[in-house]
Amino acid sequence: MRVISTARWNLDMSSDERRTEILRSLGAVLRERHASSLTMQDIAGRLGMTKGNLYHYFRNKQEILFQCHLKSTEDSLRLLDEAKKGDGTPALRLAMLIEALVEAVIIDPYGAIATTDLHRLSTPQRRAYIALRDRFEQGVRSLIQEGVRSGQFETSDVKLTGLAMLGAINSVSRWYDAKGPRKPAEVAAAFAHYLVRGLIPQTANA
Amino acid sequence: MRVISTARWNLDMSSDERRTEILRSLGAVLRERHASSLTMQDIAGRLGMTKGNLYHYFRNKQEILFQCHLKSTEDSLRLLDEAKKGDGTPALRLAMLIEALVEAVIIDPYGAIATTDLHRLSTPQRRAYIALRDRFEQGVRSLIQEGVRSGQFETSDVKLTGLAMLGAINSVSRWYDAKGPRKPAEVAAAFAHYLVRGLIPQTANA
DNA sequence: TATATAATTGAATTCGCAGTCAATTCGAAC
DNA sequence: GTTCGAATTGACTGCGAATTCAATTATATA
Repeated sequence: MRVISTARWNLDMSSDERRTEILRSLGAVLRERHASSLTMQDIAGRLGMTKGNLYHYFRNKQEILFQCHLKSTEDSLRLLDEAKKGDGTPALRLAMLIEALVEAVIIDPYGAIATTDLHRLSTPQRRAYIALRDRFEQGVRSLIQEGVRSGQFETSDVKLTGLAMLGAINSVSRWYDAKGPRKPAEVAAAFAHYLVRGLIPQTANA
Repeated sequence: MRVISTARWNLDMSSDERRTEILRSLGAVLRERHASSLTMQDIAGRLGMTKGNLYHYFRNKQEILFQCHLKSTEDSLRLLDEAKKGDGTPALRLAMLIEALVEAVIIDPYGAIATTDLHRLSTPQRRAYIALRDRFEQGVRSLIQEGVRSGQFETSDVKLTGLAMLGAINSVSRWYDAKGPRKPAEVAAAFAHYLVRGLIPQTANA
């Protein structure tokens, strides 16, 4: 019972690389089905393998989702790190981070699962994920804080501003359509511009 | 088999009012479980009734979700209407709209279901919902556009800016915790301030 | 080529949840 | 208090999807 698939199963891969491949493929599936309707069959079918074989690589579905949460957050942390270490004003570095995050959400939307489906994780898994996610969110805030200290940014509440920013970024996965007219970079640039500008103090105007 | 519940089943209600009550209760359930794991049992339990009884009020789960989509979008359209008819600058009216939307998301989070679970609707239902939602999103854009025309706002892309704004607003339902320190109005004000400011042209700065 | 280990399959099993339904209770009108 | 329709129950059915597993095939190594 081989499902029609866009199979592409590189044979020169270690077991670990295959695990990663499986996780990445979730993104592709998520572009079509919604996170909540993701089945093991979907995942397997997309990779040209059978359902049962997935259990050779992961204990169960929960484990797949958990790894997915971890990996996408690690990706985000990596981008955050670059933004922190980079040079340029906080505004420039924040803009770069937002662009990178938006592009990641579009190109590798497997992280989109993280915005839902938290309840499917076990308590320890959830804790582990939340710890990592908090580190990321704290990092974003500290980047904003940096701009506030330098006087380039102004905000009534760093935490809420950060949440608004990340909420906007993650929402892209819900409507972005690769067949639509907009290039990922376009979206990323527009978002970065708008979301950073919200932090810049007004010199004139009402 | 009566589930432990925070039941509160007002007896002086018409059948129609009960239907509405059921829909509203979804919001409460959604604060705990995530949309994708919403079961009929959850909904019934929360209201202190049994699963079977829900089918006295709605044909099936799909119908419940659909009505929920409609209702929350109609709520949003009502708020939009007020903002459009109100007086004051576009910035003021947009800020008021954002505040109202954020408070609605917090107090009545049953609309949160609309951000996921679109795939569960039938095609006609989905079409009907999307038409309504588009009307809402168009309205938000036209409010932004108004500010652009009057020179108070500036943005590279009205549509993308609107999407970012709404993405941020809807995301509140994913983290807001009534037991946390922040009052709904506080969150609403901070979001409105940040999200409107992103539209105001810079007179100085980099 | 022989052997061991990893990868893969497909059929069988289990499980949770949507939806059904016949039976019961409730409440209003007379 | 009798009657009737609406409201409610809880046990039951069916299905789709997760998970298991014994059997098979591929891959590497000696």
